[in-house]
Amino acid sequence: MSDVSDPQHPISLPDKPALEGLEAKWNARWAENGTYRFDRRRARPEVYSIDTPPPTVSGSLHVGHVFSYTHTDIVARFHRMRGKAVFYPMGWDDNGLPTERRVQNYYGVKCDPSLPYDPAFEPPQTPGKQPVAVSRPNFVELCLQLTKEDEKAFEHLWRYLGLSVDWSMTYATIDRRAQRVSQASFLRLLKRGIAYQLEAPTLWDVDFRTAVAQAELEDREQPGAYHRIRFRRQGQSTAAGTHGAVEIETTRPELIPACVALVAHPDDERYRPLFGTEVVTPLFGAPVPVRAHALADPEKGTGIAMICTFGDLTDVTWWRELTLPVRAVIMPNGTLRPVAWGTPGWESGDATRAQQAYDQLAGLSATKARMRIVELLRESADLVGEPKPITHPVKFYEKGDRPLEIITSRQWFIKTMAHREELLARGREITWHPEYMRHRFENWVNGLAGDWCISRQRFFGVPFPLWYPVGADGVVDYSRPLVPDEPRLPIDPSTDVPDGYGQEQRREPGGFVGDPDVMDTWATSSLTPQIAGGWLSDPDLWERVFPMDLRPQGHDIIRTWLFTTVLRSLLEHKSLPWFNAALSGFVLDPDRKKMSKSKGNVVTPMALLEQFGSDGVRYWSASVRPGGDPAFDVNDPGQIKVGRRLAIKILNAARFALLQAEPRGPIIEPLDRGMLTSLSRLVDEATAQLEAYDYARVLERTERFFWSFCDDYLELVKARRYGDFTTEGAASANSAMLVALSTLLRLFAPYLPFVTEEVWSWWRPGSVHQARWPSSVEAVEAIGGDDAAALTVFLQSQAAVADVRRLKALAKRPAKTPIARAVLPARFEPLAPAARDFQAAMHIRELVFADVAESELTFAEEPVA
RNA sequence: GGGCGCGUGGCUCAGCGGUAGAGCAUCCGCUUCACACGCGGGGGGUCGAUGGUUCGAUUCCAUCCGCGCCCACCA
Repeated sequence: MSDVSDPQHPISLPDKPALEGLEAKWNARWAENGTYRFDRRRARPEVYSIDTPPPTVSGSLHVGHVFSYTHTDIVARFHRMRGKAVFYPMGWDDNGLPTERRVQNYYGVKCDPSLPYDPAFEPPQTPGKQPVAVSRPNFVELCLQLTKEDEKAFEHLWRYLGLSVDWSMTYATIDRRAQRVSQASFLRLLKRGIAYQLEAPTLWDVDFRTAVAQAELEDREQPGAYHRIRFRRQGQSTAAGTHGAVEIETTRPELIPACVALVAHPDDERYRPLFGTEVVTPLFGAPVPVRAHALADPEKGTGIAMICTFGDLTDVTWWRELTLPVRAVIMPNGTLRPVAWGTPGWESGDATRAQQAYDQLAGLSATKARMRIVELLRESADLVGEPKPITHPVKFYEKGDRPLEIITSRQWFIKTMAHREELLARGREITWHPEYMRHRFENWVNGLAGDWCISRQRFFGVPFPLWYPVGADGVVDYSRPLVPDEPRLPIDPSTDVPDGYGQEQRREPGGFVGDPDVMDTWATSSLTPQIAGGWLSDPDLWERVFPMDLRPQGHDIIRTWLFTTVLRSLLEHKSLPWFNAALSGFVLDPDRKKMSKSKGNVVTPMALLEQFGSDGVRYWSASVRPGGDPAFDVNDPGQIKVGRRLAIKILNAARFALLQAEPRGPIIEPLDRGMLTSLSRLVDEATAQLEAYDYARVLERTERFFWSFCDDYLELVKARRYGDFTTEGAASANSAMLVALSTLLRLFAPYLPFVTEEVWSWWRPGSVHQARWPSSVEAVEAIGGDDAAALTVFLQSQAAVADVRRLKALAKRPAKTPIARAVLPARFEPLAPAARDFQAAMHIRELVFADVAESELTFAEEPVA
């Protein structure tokens, strides 16, 4: 084994090995030596490529990051040791709303896109109460400035944790490369008619004043109330009493002015006579038809609902399928817009009264308008009974604070509905880890309600690379966008000028305007394989890494990141983006609640790493099975401490093995051969399981072997290796120990990169992380074949050791108490070839196997000779 | 309402057809020449409930209960 006896590399051991300082020491060395550099000369079959999740840099770091990124790193390190060139870049997700919000608070500014760029702008020293308005380019500069700082902190953490990333390949979702990819892909989709714009009702956040996508919704339980409202039949006056009136129930009475119809189920006998007739809205006297639609649920409320433009997504469906008019009242900022009743579209039987009522609502937020209109309805006796308080789920933008509204606006979409079947088929081609996560993906695809809205009315994002011509009449013609040539990308239409125009023609009749919007952050993040892999910019690299091998990510973003990446790759390349998707869970607090800043239960990882060592923290991460959601208690970081102890044990066991590593020679002793046979079987198992991404099991098995290696095997061979018997026996023990140590270090290397590298450096050249992954062939070579007989010797020795220790402890004898005579049951007899080691380790003078049920020990009173 | 996962000793979890496992915690013992950041040992579980398949079930199937997550056109 040239592997374990390299005369060129002398053993050098520290007197008192310790974990402290290993992170700094080895990170510096790895950076210097380019240990994790991607070898881009290797062809695709020899490459293992990873589509790293770019963390949101404006968010705070917590143990969940450390947890899931460790899993990916273990896989990366395994494949690197298997001989692959590992493509493992890091990305930063810095565009988007979270960064905008952080910049606003950090610098005390707000973006006003109407302002011109001020090259001399400096943010206030300390943020004032009133935010300073800045131009969009200035705002973007501040975003870039702050994310640079955040990215430094992230990189420091990742390095400290020991991620084997090639830092020369880092990208950011706002950098030029990402913008170019994102814009080019969009333009190609536009050309093919897959990206399109539409004036349509869209989910809208009134605080951020932007459209949001279905994937960004979440339901939150909110207090509300059912209001029973009376609609009179057409032709009846207010004074005509209640006969023939229709009662509906609504949680949003403030939308009565936006009501365009009532709807009931076609088979509902109660309302059947009304279909085709008209009723009038209370307060506003607007005539609205009563219609039939299968979505109306006779069980809900009174069985008949009012359709408003727009109260919820069902309204949109009804509005579209029943071809109803629009009567929108909610403005982008969430308040009710001014309306002139009696004008076209706002017909009323009593325009004066309608105006009087409406004027009390105009300008109010939806919530305030609701309170006011309830009073008005009560006064006009159109409210039946009192509102009944309820709690019901309301749709929110996941980052928003107020319920979403639905607002009609011009937005860009990417077609998804047309590709549902193919997406499902592609999803089945991906290997999911764990397998059951595929259901989440299919669930989502099956539940898609509409095409993907990708435009956002925000500032820090990738702009749409489009301008629109302005007609001689000053009207913008959105139907004929001006498109830049691909080589010009990336462009910012707010500063760049379309070909054939001059800057002075901006916003002028006969000139142009830039598209003011930016793309949804997922519209760029869905292209991370293309961005990282050099699509468009580095075809040579692209050939070597795409489709990628692995997408690791959290299961909470299957519907966003995973789904959109599959979609974009399908649309762009008719290909899967990667072959494997590994979904890691997230860390829960001790009460099994998801960690989040708002709950205040976030644990920051740096202190943990410093206190217990990166290897200890990585051990905890790796011990959770794929997809699992571990609970973590900072006050009782059990598994981290266990990991730290394991790392320390590795230091000490290695020191023991190397302390007196001579003489060396053929591995002839059955005990040694049995131990190595056992180890070689572990290696086969570990390799297969890591190929299947089952890192947790491999760690558990390796660790179990290692502890018994230390506690049983090393104890058993101690006397022999110190030369108490023959030179050949000592040589056999030493050589076996070194083979085992070399193998174990490499098995542990993906999990505990620092301690294994440290120990490797005591006696082996190069980095353990570039060493080849152990194979059973190695161990088998060292002993000339799988030795099943020796394995039995080894296993029976271990069992007998446990038995004798138990009896000695029960007899309350100190461990060193000699045993004059030990009678062991015959089942232990197979250990006989190792009897000398066994007797020495257990201090047994006379060993007998007999037909007894239990071992019998006779203790000697005098100490061992 | 649909889907998925999980329910194993005080805690965190592994096992998944053949007499219950680990670590932590707890208790007892040991200054054993690699390690007291250590070593050895003990106690502690009718494996959520009920049926079924089987010679045999914690392990397979069905139903139910509890917890969690994802999804859904909840007026």
